[in-house]
Amino acid sequence: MKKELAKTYDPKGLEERLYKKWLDGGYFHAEVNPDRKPFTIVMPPPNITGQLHMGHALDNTLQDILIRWKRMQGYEALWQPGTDHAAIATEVKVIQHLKEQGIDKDEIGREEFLKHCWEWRREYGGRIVSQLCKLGSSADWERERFTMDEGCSDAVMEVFLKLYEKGYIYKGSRIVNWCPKCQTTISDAEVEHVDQDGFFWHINYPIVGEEVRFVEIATTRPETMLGDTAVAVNPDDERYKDLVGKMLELPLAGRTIPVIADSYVDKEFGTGCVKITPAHDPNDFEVGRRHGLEEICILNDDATMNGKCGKYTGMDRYEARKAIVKDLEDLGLLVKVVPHTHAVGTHDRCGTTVEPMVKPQWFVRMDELAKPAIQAVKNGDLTFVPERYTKIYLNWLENIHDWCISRQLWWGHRIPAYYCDDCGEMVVAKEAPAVCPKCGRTHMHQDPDTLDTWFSSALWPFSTLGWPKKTPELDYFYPTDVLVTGYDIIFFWVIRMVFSGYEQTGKSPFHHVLIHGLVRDSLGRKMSKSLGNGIDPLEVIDEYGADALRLTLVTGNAPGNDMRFYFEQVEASRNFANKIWNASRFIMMNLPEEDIPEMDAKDLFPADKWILSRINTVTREVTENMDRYELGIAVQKIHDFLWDEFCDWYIEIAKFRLTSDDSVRGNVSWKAAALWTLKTVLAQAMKLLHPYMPFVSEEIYCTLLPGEETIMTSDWPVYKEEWSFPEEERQIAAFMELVRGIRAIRMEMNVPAKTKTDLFVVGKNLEIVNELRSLFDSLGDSSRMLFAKAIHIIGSKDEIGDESVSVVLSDATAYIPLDELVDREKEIARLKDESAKMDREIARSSGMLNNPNFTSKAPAAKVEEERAKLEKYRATKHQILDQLARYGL
RNA sequence: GGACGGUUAGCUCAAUGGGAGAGCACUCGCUUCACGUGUGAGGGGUUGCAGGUUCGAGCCCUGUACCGUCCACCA
Repeated sequence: MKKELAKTYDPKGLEERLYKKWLDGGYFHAEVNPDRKPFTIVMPPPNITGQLHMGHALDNTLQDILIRWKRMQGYEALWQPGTDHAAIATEVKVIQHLKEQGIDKDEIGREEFLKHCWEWRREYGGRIVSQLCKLGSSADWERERFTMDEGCSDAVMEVFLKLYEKGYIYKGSRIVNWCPKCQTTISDAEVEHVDQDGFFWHINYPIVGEEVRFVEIATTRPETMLGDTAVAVNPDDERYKDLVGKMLELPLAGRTIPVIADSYVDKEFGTGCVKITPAHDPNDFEVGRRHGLEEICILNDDATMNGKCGKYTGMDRYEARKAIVKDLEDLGLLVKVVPHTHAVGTHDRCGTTVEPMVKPQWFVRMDELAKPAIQAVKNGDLTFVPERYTKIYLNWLENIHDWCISRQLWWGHRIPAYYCDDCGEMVVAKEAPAVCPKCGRTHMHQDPDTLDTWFSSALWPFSTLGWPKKTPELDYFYPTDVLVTGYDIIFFWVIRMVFSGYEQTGKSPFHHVLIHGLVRDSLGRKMSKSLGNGIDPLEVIDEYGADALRLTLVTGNAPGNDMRFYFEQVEASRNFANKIWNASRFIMMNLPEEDIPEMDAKDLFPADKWILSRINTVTREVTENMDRYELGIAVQKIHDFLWDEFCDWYIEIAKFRLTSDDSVRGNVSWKAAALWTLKTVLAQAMKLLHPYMPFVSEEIYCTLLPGEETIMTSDWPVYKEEWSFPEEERQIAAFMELVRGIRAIRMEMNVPAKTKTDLFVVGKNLEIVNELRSLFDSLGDSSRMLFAKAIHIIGSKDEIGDESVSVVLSDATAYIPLDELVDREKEIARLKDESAKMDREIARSSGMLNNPNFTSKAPAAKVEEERAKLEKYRATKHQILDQLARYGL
């Protein structure tokens, strides 16, 4: 039974209905299936605090395109979804939430707080998932996971214990990045260096036992001097050689500190003397450890000065800075203050200036783990698209520091370390030990810290598939194929997944990493909450449809590049959906109730063969582009084919036959051939379009082919040799050239559309005349497109009156009697213009061909091509002159 | 201080070394029976600058300017 599309394209109702149909049909679900090859993508798990933003929309659109495409290609395509507990992000949100109800985190305690977190997750954790559905994401929701569900938590424990036993995880007092606002450590990846205007304070430290000599140091952080335990100079610095080993008076602190020599000091920078504060500067920390210096912590966790700071105790670090500078000035020890811009580490979440502190924390030793991850890209097991991101990946890995994984948060995976209250013994184990293995007493308590949220995400590609259990899924779907993510989280996530994958499974967790850029606003600014320039994808979907949004996000941008978001672009995308909607509706209106018989391509008429040949080529090219992840180029080709070739030309040409009486050539019906071609090409084009615009393509496809359940499981088209018709492509190209030529002339002459003329087409020779006659014959009544009263295909221009307008084609010239077109002078001017243009072309072309270097060195085909062009120019020129002669010129 | 990306039409961006393109915007037409969310015809560019390689350069090489991004322990 023939079906019809709704009169108007309404994405809203359509998309909701189709998504439900897909879910009900179970098309998103993948199973272990030995008969097919697997194709796997793990979805970067969005935070449970998340609201869908343009970054998610882009990221998930790209993944959905790939997964839908591979599914159609016959792979068992698994898109593994899930959400991330997002330790700090969620904890902050829940604290805020509780605060609004007058509840304080610390008052209710850990257990109670975690209950609220889980409650919060139940309440809001699914929100982003439902938003991803609106986008059309065909993820296997039956397999949805959560980083803190039982399986993922088991994986975390397993990895922690394994790495601990191997000595790769250790607890130690090291310098860490401390966020005084969030009250937790953060990893290097979470520190953002921001240039800030500050000062260089030059301070004199008196030398013990010398009245007049000082050591002048320069610092950007004078308040940390209370924690100084040395001053360092470069061992090769002649200026200070005699100072090494001397003691200095540390002003305001009432202590003395030594001068030491360390090559870390740059002779050229500042004064060449550096105050060393091991407890509050990463470099100083290293220097301090090398020289066995004391680490004096002078700050509380909230960045106020602690009890070791005398009169400054209790002051905020910046308050103390002012006070100390003032006091130094009063003592006459402040030499000068020089403005200085420097990069300050800030917490990427809250923007607070990070305080380096020495704290006992848990770390992952990176040196050994990094090795296979580095090797992976060097031997090609792992590739980045675009390739340039390999360098960024490598650069980070080659300079990696140990990863601080403990966080002073409650929401997350708690570190499985237990301490004996009585003897201090530490036990790392899956379960809490009942008794202390050392002293035998029973007062054990668990480490209060939790793990960095990225510790669990690092395991995502295999933990979601069942690891550490040996599941059939893990065996079949792992390693995954492509990871799609933004360049901004290569450090946080991609790297950690890779080294974790190698360490735990011996394999790279994925073969390719497809990197995309940021979606910016129309002014090129990052979308951000504070700027208020964010565009809500859901609102865009609501107004224009998910298909339009998706098309917008992949059109016209290359992998890895940022893009700007324009509503004009969304509108254009929506218009495209509307265009194909109406074209399809037109085709379906013309289809008969009964089925059209299958046809053999070789029995078709030239125009049919042409469009078949074109979609055949487009199919091949699109597939090649997609193989190279050039999704923007691929969709551009589909778009152009559908709009410019199929709608603007083929449908228009096919109309000649649809609207006239049927006729049979050989054993093929005119109309049936057109209808079969329309239907076949449209169906195939919808398949190509489906990964990009799943909803509209599904609706059209299933309406066009009422027997088909869904386009989702249809076969991805492949190139067919028997659909290649170069000869017909050439013929239709000539026809199009003729139509365009006539339109242009009529426009130039201001001929009203109503005015029809005679049209004479003169072939160069008999063979061409016959070919043209047969072509025009096969097209049906093409006079409408040519604005013709009658079309005469003839062998000689003698039959035409002298005064006429011509359109010159490769093998023929078309003439329109001038008297029907009004303006003689205008036509002469036009011919002269054309003639001059030909002269230029002939000069250019013959210039090239007269260059012996060109003819001898350029490829033969190129030279031949140029010769053919020149020949055509000359013929055209000749005909123009001929025409001018008819006007007596 | 390193590394990377960009510089092409008014705007946003494309273009395996072989006559510079698209979308939007602009100009001038069209109530053509699928679509005005449409359709036809146009205008508009010394491809940042300077060299080089090549028969031939937007594309390759060198240098340079500007914009942007990432990394980095010059206190």
